Amino acid sequence: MESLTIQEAAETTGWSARMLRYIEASGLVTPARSPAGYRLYGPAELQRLRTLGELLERFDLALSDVAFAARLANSEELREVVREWLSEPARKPEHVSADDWLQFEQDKHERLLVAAGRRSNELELMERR
Amino acid sequence: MESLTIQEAAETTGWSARMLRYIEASGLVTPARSPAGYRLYGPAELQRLRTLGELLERFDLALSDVAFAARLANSEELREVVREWLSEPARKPEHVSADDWLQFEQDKHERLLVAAGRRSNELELMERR
DNA sequence: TAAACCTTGACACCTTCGTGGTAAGGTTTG
DNA sequence: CAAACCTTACCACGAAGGTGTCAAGGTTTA
Repeated sequence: MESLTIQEAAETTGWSARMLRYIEASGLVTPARSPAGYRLYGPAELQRLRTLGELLERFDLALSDVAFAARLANSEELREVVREWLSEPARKPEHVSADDWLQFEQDKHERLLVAAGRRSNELELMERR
Repeated sequence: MESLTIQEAAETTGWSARMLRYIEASGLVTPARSPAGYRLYGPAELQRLRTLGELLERFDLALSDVAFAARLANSEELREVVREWLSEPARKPEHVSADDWLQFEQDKHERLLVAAGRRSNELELMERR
């Protein structure tokens, strides 16, 4: 009784077995496997599955949103580039011309993006944990 | 020449005018408006539009991903709940039983979600700055 | 060994995202 | 005033996300 099979997990979490496989494919909840390859859902996975549903409903999120959040959490680089993009264009400092400032902002973005590109193939499917 | 009209902005950023409206509807780049309601793209908006394309391509992101990131950035509450969900189930402390610990974890999640629910209608469309 | 599970893979379907187009009408400008 | 913009509001359509179901085959258990 340490861990549940996929059908049992489906019953106690409210997700369908199909969706449990889909959620796993999305990288959000990855159960252990028995020697024969059967999925084994432990208390931690069951807990995450239950709260996942509430999370999506309360905030009207998609699974892909949470998957993206996981990607953000796992990649300092992605986090940094996105944060950089989101930051409102900094107020133009007084001592530089508008053109220089714009050029600076552009360079800053490009440095980040270029650095990101060099490593982007390493991203791949993130392994949870 | 302080700001560009939508068509001019489209030409210099590579996005179509249609997409500029879509991006605005997504809450990602919101240009100012002329008295008659015409969109006016300034240097800051143009810059964001240009780098947005690179960001999406380099990291294979969707616009909805960035929109979600903006939501995260604007809501301490959402950020906290998602972070909480993503955190691997904390190691069970030695001095409590497994059942108690599980109950604690569950309560913790539910407190956050309930608190979130009470305020979820205020979220609405976020206004960028 | 037969029932009742499990696995992966594929087909099907609906919804949402992303994108273009077009229509009806207001604004700017030569 | 007419050309060339702009606005919002639609219709359309392919791609991707989300979900059910079924098939072919392996595992567990009574």
